[in-house]
This record gives sequence, C-alpha cells and structure tokens, in this order.
Amino acid sequence: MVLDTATAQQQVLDAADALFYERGVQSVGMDAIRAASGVSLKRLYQLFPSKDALIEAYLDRRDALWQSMLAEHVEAQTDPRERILAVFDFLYAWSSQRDYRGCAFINAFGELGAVSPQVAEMASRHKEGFRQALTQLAREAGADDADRLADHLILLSEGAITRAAISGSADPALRAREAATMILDASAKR
Amino acid sequence: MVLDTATAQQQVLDAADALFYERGVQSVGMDAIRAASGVSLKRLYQLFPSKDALIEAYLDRRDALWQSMLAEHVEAQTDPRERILAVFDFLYAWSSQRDYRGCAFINAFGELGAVSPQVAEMASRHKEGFRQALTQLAREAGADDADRLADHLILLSEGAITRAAISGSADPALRAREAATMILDASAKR
DNA sequence: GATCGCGGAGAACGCTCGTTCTCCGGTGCG
DNA sequence: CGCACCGGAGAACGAGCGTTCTCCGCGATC
Repeated sequence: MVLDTATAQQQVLDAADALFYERGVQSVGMDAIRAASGVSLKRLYQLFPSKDALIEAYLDRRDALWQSMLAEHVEAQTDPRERILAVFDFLYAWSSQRDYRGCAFINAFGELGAVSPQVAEMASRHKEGFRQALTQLAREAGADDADRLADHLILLSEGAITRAAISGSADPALRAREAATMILDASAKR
Repeated sequence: MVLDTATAQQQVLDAADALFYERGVQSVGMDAIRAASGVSLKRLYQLFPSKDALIEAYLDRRDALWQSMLAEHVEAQTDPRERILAVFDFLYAWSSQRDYRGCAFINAFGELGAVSPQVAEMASRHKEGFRQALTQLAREAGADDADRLADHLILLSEGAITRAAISGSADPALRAREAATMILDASAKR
C-alpha cells in the first residue's frame, strides 16, 4: 500500500495519539505504532527521525486540538460569565469520553518530566496557554483581579481533570462548575 | 556489609522512594535501586520478589507518610475552619520542598494506570482516603453538605498539587488556600 | 579444624525496544 | 525494454532491564 506523505503522517499521528494517550508514552513501542498506523518502520522514521520527535509531535497536536475544543465551547456563549462556565462544560464533555485518561501533558510530565526537559517544557507551555485563556475570560468578565480569578479557576479545572481520570467518572467536572460559580459570585461581590 | 532484614528493607524502601519519585517508576531500574540502597540484588529480591512488589510497597509507604504529614498539620489546629485551611498550609509546605515532583499516585497512574490495574487501584484508594479525610473535616466544620464541600476542596487541592509540580512553584497552594476561604465563606452563608 | 550455609558481587540470560540494514518487488523514465 | 530508485516487510543490531545463577568468602556449628 503506497501512501502520500500527508496521509502517512496523518495515520502515524492518529495511531501515536491513540496509543500514547491510552497506555502512556513509555509503554508504547515504535513497532506498535507501525502496526496501528499501517506505515512501514522505514517511512515512519523518515517522517519522524526518533521517538522523541514523535512524542513532541503528539503533544503539539494534543495541545492544538485541546485548545480548539475549548475555544469551541467557550465561543458558543456570549455572556462573559457563561463563557467562563463553558470551560467546565467542556471539561465535563471531555472527561465523559469513554477513552478519557486525563491530561496528556500531566501524564507525560509524570512519566518523563524529570528525565526529558523537552517534555517538561511542553507541559509547562500547555498549562501556561490554558492559564492565559482563563485570564482573558476573567478580564472579559470584568474581574478586578483577573489573574487571581484565573488562578482559582485553573485549580478547579486541573483538579477536575485529574480526579476524573483516577475515579473514572465525569462528576468532578460538575463539582468544579459548582465551585466555580461560588468563586465567581464571591469575586463579584467584592 | 551485613545488614539485618529490617534495616535492609528500610534502605531499599528509602532508595526506591527517592528514585521512583524523582524519575518515575519505569525510568528506574532495579540495579539503580541496588546501587542506591547498598543492598545486593539477591537480598533485594528476597525482600521484594519483583519490581511490581517493590512499587506496591513504595506506594503504600507514600500513602502512609502522606496521610501522617497531613494529619500533623491538621491536628495542630483546633478551630474547625482552621483545620480545613491547614490542609492547604500542608500542601504549601509540601510543594515547597526542593525535590517536590507532584503526587506520586498521579504520576504512577499516568505512567501505568492503563497497564497495571494494581497501580490504578492504589491511586484510586489513595485519593479516596484523602476525600474521606476532607469530608470528615467538612463535617466537623458543620457544613450542611459535607460531601459536596469536600469535593470542592479536593478539586482545589489536586489542582494545587499538579500545578505546583509543573510550574515548579509553591504559589498554587497559596491560591488554593484563598479559593478555599471563598468557598468556605460561600458555604457558610447559605 | 572441617563443614555447611548464608550473603555479597556481579556475570549471565532472555526479552523488549529504538534504530538501522538488507532484500526485493514494483514503478516511472529514457 | 532496461534500469535506477523508492518504498515495504521484516531481520538484525545493540543497549537496557528484570530476574536468576555462579562463584566465593566468612561465620557458625560439632
């Protein structure tokens, strides 16, 4: 089977995403990715010169996908407060997926953060991006200390993400949404 | 060097704890634990028949240690509200440690949760224990829905734990404490 | 003092895995 | 039609690792 570069790359990334996310980065061998993608090892190494490069591409794509899914939920709302709460609706929808396994960056950081500065850096950047998105939403909502509000909201979000993964339930996102409304009310009343 | 069983076990667990926590479970070989503990491989395998068994012992000890550190901070306070906030003071102290790398259970779950039911189960139990401790504190504080309050507090806690690990700063614990006071105030006012 | 057995040091074994190499069939171009 | 090249399949290689085995010295026992 002969594939042009673009679709071969797509299939490799699809396979890597599914396997890395499901089983963790270190537990998945390059051969498993070859088998799942249907792309020969030779080609695989032409597209990504090492496993590290593939991991990087995997995380890059996750980051982009995650941001766009979040944006989709947020942009469906117009009221500034509803836009903030939409973050938690997104988390609920995400953590309800059958194959949900938590945040790929937190998982990769736990696995390799101390061993690969590359991965640590990408996790840090991913979370910083999320922080900035929340800060922007907090600003739009007219918070007098948008940074602080964003910090509080991000704690609830991260908590919901990891608790949902470990407990295997999407409930934490609902609880996080409740807590977020309380924080929003308390912030507004100041 | 000849060691009696108890101290050999102690040294192995000390070495395993330091290495597993710092670099992740999969990145550390049995030989590294042998070198760090000064216990021969033969003895090591007499004490722990497999790496899996050692991982289990490592997590067990972490769980006990973590619970006792938490209890220490909580019990230093008598006022119910202060006892709840002491949880966040504990998180601050913990995440300020130089070798802090987040929650060992979250990290192990990210690495092996999908591959080892053993590890997944232990992570789940550890978090459940934390949840129950918080529920107890919430009850003592007279919350009308202690379970819900505990759920909100645990989200802030988990968020602080993972954010501190990735950002390399202990600030998240301070932000979590602030958010917790807001949640407590809002809960009391109902 | 001879013997037995436990423990230490580390070599050995078998397996996995990241990466590269070999062989080979097919395809496009002169 | 012949040839050069690209890509596929998978063997091969070298390293790392979990686990076991071998060899040897030492202390205890009769």
